[in-house]
Amino acid sequence: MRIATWNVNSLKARLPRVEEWLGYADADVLCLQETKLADKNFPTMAFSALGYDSAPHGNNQWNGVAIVSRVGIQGVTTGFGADTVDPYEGDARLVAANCGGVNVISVYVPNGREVGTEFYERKLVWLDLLHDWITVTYSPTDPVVVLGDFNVAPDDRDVWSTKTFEGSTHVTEPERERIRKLEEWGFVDTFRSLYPDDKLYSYWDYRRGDFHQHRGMRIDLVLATPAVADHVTWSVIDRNGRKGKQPSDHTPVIIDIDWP
DNA sequence: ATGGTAGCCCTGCTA
Repeated sequence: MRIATWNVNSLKARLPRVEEWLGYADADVLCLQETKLADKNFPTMAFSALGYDSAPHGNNQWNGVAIVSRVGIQGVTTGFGADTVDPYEGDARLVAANCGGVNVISVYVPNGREVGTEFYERKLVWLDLLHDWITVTYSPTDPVVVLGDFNVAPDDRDVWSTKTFEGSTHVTEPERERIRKLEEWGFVDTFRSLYPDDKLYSYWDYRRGDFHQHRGMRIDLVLATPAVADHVTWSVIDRNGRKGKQPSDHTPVIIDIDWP
């Protein structure tokens, strides 16, 4: 089974690229972030024409997530549930479903803007709530994959220049601590686990020609519990998603699992 | 050089 994640920075603007990508990437499950579409505008028909069922979660022209799957989508849920006060209430940043026996969670973690702002503080709370929601919803022995745009580079290997990002969001210790807490519960960073030394990125700022200068960050993560991670046969960051005309500023991250 | 680009609609704000 092939599972992927891609922050598309507007699915409306990126649909031709996503269709093209599905045509060659052969993904069974694709998690999307920054769809920037209300559910009523989600291109369900375009995906069903390619053989995929859709589970979109979007409120308006901002943020928005989705799962599309050709191995089934069952038990779709959105957000942290009615009993939780989401510090980014009104945004659409989490959708979960069971796809072919794997519990898949597509997340778009808040950016946080600047360290010291309320947006940054709320990002940390959001990450705490993600941890809490996962730990009450699943067991570490379940097959679970939480994947998407985490807006956190887990450690210094994951940024092109530590000096450039010093004091910025995405690299602060409190943010990284939240990722480690997810790993302590049971998640494996599947890409890093396979490639301990690779300085490869999933996001490049549109400005300054950052992509072509290899000035990026690895902030799009595929975290899997051992029930899944132990079956990973291959993982890649597909740089093709960032090449050519009208690319997103993120590129897809993929895992293959040997799955029954 | 505190720059630069892309996408949203609100030609400013968010990333």
